[in-house]
Amino acid sequence: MLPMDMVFGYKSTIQWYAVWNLCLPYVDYAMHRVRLLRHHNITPYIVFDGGPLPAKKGTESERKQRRDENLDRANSLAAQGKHTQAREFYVKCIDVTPQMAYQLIKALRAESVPYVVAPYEADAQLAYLERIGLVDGILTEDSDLLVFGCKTVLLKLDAVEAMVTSISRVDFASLGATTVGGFSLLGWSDVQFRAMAILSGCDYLPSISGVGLKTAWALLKKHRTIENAVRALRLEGKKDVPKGYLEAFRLAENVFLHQRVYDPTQEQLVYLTDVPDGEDWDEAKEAHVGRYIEPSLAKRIAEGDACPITLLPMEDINPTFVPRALKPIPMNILLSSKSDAKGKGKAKALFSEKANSTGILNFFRESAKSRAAVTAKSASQPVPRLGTGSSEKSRIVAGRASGKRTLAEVLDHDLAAKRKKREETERPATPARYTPTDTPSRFFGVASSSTMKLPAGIELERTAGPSRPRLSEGNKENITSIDEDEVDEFSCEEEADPVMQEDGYISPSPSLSRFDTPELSSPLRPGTSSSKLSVDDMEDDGFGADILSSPPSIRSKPPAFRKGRNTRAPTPVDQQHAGRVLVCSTPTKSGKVKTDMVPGPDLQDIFSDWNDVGDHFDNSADISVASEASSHGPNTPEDSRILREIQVAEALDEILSDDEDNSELRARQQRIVDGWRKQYASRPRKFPAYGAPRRRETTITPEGRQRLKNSLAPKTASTAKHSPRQKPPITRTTAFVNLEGNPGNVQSTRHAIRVEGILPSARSKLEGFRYAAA
DNA sequence: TGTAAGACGTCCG
DNA sequence: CGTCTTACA
Repeated sequence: MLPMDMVFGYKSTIQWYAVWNLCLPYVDYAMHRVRLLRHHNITPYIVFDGGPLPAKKGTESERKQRRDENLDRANSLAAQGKHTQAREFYVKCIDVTPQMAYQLIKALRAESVPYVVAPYEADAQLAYLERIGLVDGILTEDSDLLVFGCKTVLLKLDAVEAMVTSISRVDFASLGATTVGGFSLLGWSDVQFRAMAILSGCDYLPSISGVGLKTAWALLKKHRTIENAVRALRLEGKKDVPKGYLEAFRLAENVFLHQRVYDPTQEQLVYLTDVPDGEDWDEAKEAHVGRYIEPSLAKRIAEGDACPITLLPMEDINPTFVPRALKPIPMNILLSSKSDAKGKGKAKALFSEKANSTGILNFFRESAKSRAAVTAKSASQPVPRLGTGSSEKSRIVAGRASGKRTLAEVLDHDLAAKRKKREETERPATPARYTPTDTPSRFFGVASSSTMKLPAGIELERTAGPSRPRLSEGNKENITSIDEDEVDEFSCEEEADPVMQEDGYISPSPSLSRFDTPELSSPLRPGTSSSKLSVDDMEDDGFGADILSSPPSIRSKPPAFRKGRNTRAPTPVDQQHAGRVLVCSTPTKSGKVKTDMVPGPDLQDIFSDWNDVGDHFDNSADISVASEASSHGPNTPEDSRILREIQVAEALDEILSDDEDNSELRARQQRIVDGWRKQYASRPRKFPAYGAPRRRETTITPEGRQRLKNSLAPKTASTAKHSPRQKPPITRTTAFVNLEGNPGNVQSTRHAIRVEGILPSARSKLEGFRYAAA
């Protein structure tokens, strides 16, 4: 159904969610999305943040300080018995460690999901992966990716509204051409674009006071180069340009350009973009882009076997958590009325049995009941939202096996364990002292200790590192996620096997019993099966800095390995129920929705569209402006690097099954959706200032423009019935460049994509997209 | 008009 | 972290 495998880079940002859910559920959370993506034959390529980058030191020490403060406040509040208030500050001081991320890595391995731990920043790593063609695009919540030169960036996969905002450089020109408000990037080189981003403030360089995105944009537009812009600023004298700003700017620029990343094909560190031969390269620059790490260690870091911060062997803080490779059971069961589970393991068998006996559609209802029952025992209210709960009843049940505890208590305990662990492992000679929040993790974008120096090679500045996990505490994570009721209900014989979550949710990544050998697979190693891919293959136009415009020549022919062991073959059930994603209508400027919509390309084609349009948009009337900009634009080297365009934003529409049998469920889901809409989407919708978004109706392939092949695609009965009942797609303005919290002014649109032909239960899967571990 | 700073929500299948 | 609001220049 969806024959092509797509690989999307996915920056793992568990962030607070890991804390919120405590411990291992965050693994399930992430795997949930992974499974969902894979269900749509999109292979997520998870990218983790790695070690600290000196360039971010300012930002990170700031964050660390905030965390310290929050910990202090939390402790003092807790000491006063004000646990509710203390909780809020505990949350703010929690750090996600590489060791926690490693738990997710274990799950990824078990399901053969490609991943890589960036030596330094995931952003740069993602950009590199896309650049060399290991991924086709990037799903992220971060917008810095564009500055790194990513071509296809998907933001805000919003499953609740079933929307996704896509920003790709393919859209730049068309956006610029039509933008009202004078915010056009038409004709901009990526050098300028990057300069604008840095000038307006980024992680590596704070902005000149009083200079935001708009000013930066205006300056760059007028003066073209950063030197000119800064000179003009200084001349004007209204803004205080710090001394040495230009030098600092160059360093920051280097981080975007030449940051060290890991090349999975070469199994070594490389520069995101090669440093030009002529450029003098001193120690300061070297430190800024991240130091070289010898290949064997770099590989171990990339694969999760070594901590990217300490460079020591990765500590498994929870050895009993052993994710098992699963066929996509929950998905399949939910999608079909008969189980497709033919794997091994009791949990699975039980699951299937249950699914068969009570019906798939009842499963969630049953779970919901269980959950309600469990919750009711300890709290008379629904689980409160974190950080806002002030009621004394605002308790979060952490689990029953170890007694119900509040979040604050668990966090407290967790912190204590962390502290203890750190003290254990800290060598007396180590100069730095570590507080519990001093964990210099840069995973998931969390700050690291400012006292840490970046180790060069294997030389370690510090030795704080993994310690032997203590079983009692190591197990806690699992224990807290066990619910005995659920275990009983499902007749799980292995009580220690935490298949069930507290809410009755069956973990997609159930732990194994100790005697069950997990199937562990290595992370993706493309080099072994793909033809040689090296940086040498990439375009070098002498302006290596301009990664934005490197042609997707490699990408258009994805390496063969992607079809291999890293991508599971679609099961019959998958194929039967594979989501058909269709482009829905385009809102007009007046907010009306065309009703004569034609089904657009399915997800696959949209994605391939995104991939290829950059080189073939000349055939598309929609982006003829872009075409012009690119093919007939100025001929200076810089201008030839025009950010050609941004891909038209796409979005998912509601997934509504028309299955007669599911009308009740559908209605229920509709109510849920409406509720969400009311709660989260009630703001007035603004349409993009630059006019009615255009809808791409064609699939553009390397061969050129295609017919609307998907509109002619065979329709299932349910698909055919769909068209009349589409919801108006929601369009809203969306920040595009968002550097350091400055709301971007560039707008993008959201188009609607309908996902048809899958059961409503699958829709809930889609909802997991929103905060995808990206 | 734009920037800076602060509050708030994210998740809850 | 992103978004939104508000105050301030």
